[in-house]
Amino acid sequence: MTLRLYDTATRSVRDFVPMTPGQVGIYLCGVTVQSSPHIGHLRSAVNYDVLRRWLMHTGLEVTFIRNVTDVDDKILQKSVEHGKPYWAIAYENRLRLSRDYTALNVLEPTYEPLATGHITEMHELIETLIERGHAYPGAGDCADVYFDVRSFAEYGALSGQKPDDMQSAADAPVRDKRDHRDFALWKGVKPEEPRDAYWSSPWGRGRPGWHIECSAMARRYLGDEFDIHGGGLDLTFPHHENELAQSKAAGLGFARFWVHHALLNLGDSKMSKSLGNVIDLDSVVEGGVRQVELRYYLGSPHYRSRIDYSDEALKEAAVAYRRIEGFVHRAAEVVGPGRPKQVPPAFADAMNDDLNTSAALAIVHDTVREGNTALAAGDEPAIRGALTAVRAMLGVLGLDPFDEKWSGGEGGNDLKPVVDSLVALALEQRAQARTRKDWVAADSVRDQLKNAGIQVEDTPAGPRWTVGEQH
RNA sequence: GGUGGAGUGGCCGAGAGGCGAGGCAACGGCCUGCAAAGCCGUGUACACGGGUUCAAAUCCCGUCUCCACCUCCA
Repeated sequence: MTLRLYDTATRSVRDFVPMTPGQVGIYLCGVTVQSSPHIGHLRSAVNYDVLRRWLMHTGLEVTFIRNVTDVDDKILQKSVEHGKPYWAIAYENRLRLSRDYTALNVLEPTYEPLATGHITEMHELIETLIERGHAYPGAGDCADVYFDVRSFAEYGALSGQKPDDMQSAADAPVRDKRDHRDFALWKGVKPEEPRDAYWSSPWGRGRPGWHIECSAMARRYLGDEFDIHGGGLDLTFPHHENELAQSKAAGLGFARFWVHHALLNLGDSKMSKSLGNVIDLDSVVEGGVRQVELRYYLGSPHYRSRIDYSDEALKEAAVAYRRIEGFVHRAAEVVGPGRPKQVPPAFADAMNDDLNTSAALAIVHDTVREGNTALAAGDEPAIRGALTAVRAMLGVLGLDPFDEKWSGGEGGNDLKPVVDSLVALALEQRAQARTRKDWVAADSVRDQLKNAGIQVEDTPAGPRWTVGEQH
C-alpha cells in the first residue's frame, strides 16, 4: 500500500507518487519572523516533520525546504517602532524559532532559504510575468509591480473562490492597481519605511511582495515542478492561490500536491499574536509539561483536525505519553534498548492513510500493552519484539524516548553514578526493614526518597527507581 | 454575501453504511506487606428533526451551533 494524501487542489485523497522515483521534494511555507513563535507554529512543524519522517521511513530521499520570510510590513513596522534594524528583529525571531523546533525534535530542513536572499530569483520571475502579460508595473514612479488577476483564468481554483464573489478588502485600491484583487509582486519603497529595507530592481527600489518569494524559492531549490507544497490552512487563500497563479502564469508546473494542516485554536479563535491568545513553548514547559509531551499532544490528532487547545488536554496527552515511555524504559532495563527497524503493518496502513496518526498511536498503545504483558511474564523475546516495534513507531513520530534530542535538555547525567550509589544505600536499608516486616521504617525510606524526587517501585526483579518523574 | 470545514461517551480523539479505535478519568477485580506500575473487566457515545436502507455516527433533505478563509497570519 502506498501513501495516500489529501490534496487541497483536487479536494480528495490521492495516491502519492513521487515525480522522480525514490525522491520527494517538499516546500513548506515557514514563518514570517515578525515575533516569537507559539505552539501553533510548532504544530505546523511537527505535522510536516511526521510526514517527512514517514516518507524517509518508507525509503524515500526527501528534500525538505522550509523558508523564512524575513522582510514584510510588520517587521518593518516593528523596526520603526523599536528603533531597531528590521534584520535584527527578523534574525532574533528566527533564532527563537530554530531553538523551539530543535526542542521539539523537528529535523533540520535540507535547506532554509530566506526571502531576502532570493531577490534576483524573484526579479526573474516577475520579468517573465510581465513579458507574458500577467503582470504590470504601476503607473508613475512608485516602482510597484502587480500581478494581473484577470489575465489568469484559473485564478481561484485552489481555494474554490470565484473572484467575482470575493469581498473586497476594506482598504482596497492601493495606489495604482488595475483591479482590487491584483496583488503586489514588487513593492516600491515608501518614505516612512526603514532605509535599509529595499533593493534595487528594474522597476525601482523596493522589496518583494510576500507571495512571489515562495514561488521563487520553491523553484530555486526544487525546480519548476515538485511534489508537495505545504502550509497552514489559513494560507490557502490568498497566499497559496497567488503563488500558484504566479508560477503557473510563468509557465511552471509547480506543486503536484497541496497539503494543508488545520490550525490550533485557543478559546474561540485561532492562536495568533494579533489576537493576543498565545501560548509558547516556554510557558508549556513552565507548566510542567516536557517538550516531548507537547510534541505528542500536537502530533496525536489528525493533521487536518483543528486542535482546541486546553491545559487539561495537554496534561492528558502527557500522561498518555508517559505510559508509553514507561514501557520503553522498563523493557530496555530487561532486554537492552534494541535496534528499531520495521514498523508493524497496521501502523504503516494508518500512516499511509493520509497520515492517520491517531490510528497509528492506537497501534502503539496496543503494542505497549502486549509488551507490558510480556514484561509481567518475563517473556524476553516478546519484550524485545514489542520494544523494537514501539521504538520504530515512535521514531517515525519523532517521539522515541531514546532519541538523544530528548535527553539533551534535562542534563544531570554526570551525577548519575553518585545518585545511584546513594539510592542503593537507602534501598538496602529499606530491604532490611522489609525483611523484618518493619513496614513503618520501610515506608519511611520510600517517602523520604520521594520527597527528594526519587520514585521507588517494587518489581518482580527487585526495587526500581526513577528520578524527577511525575508522581 | 462567497468558499472550505466541524459538532462522537465525564474528557481528549479516530472512524465514515453492518463487528463499541485508542488514550485520560471513574468503578470492580488480579498482583502487592502497603503503594506504584502493570494486567483483566465495566461503561453502548455519535448536535437536532425527518428520510433512504434488512442495517445509518457514517448516505439524503432540513434546522441549529461553531471554526477558518475572502485583509497580515502556521
